[in-house]
Amino acid sequence: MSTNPLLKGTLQTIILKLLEDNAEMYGYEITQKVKEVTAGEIMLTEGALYPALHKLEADGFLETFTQVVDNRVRKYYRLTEEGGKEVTSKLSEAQSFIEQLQALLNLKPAVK
Amino acid sequence: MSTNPLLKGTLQTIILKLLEDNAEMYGYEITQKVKEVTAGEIMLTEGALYPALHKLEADGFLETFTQVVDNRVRKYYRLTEEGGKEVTSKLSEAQSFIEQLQALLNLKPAVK
DNA sequence: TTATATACATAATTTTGTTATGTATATAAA
DNA sequence: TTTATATACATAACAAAATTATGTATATAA
Repeated sequence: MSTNPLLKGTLQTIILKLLEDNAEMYGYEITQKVKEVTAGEIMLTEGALYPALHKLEADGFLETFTQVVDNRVRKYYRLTEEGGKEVTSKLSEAQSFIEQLQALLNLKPAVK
Repeated sequence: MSTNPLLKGTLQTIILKLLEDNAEMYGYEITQKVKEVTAGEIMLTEGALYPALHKLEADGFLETFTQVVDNRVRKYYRLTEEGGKEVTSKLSEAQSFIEQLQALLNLKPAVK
């Protein structure tokens, strides 16, 4: 898997938002969902995803349970109550940042 | 100055775009312009800005000249020809990433 | 004389990725 | 049958790119 350097700082927000829309997801499922929704333009690396999930869990925003399917273990994540609040907060942060960024990148030449 | 973690990965693009719209800018001027355009929501730290400018120069995208105003040195930056191409490239990358990110963050619950 | 603004720079540290590696099972292809 | 690919997790080594802290220096307003 390869990634976009622009991803930095948005991975947690993406994970939290996916778990708001889908009550329970496991890691691999998240990579596939992101790949699907972005038509393959954003590909999560495992080296970024799993530590991010672990951190969100350690911070109390996610809780987990495991399930065995076809002899393979899946570790499911869901939002905690704290996590639910965090999504809202991170989302508004991200939306605001995107707006400011677009304002900057569409800048018209300044009038002297 | 304080910053947004979401800034990561977009600083070079912001700098290049500002220098496309304004032929010549110096570092401090860039911080003020970003602050102005984003109503204070994006504040560049010097520790991020100056190394980024130096790197863009080292990469051949920017060239510099200095000027003394009120006994203070200003180091002006302008795009090189290479830099001009880089803006276009970075901008389309950024716009595409923003679109994918919005697709992810506005996701409707998946139909099972 | 003190704080704030202007103007640059860099070192130490932290965050957050990439890349590489490892384990393990299921399944399709050669 | 062995090889490649997909599924599914994890972590270590490394790199990029920020933050935070510090330093130098001048101008100006309080």
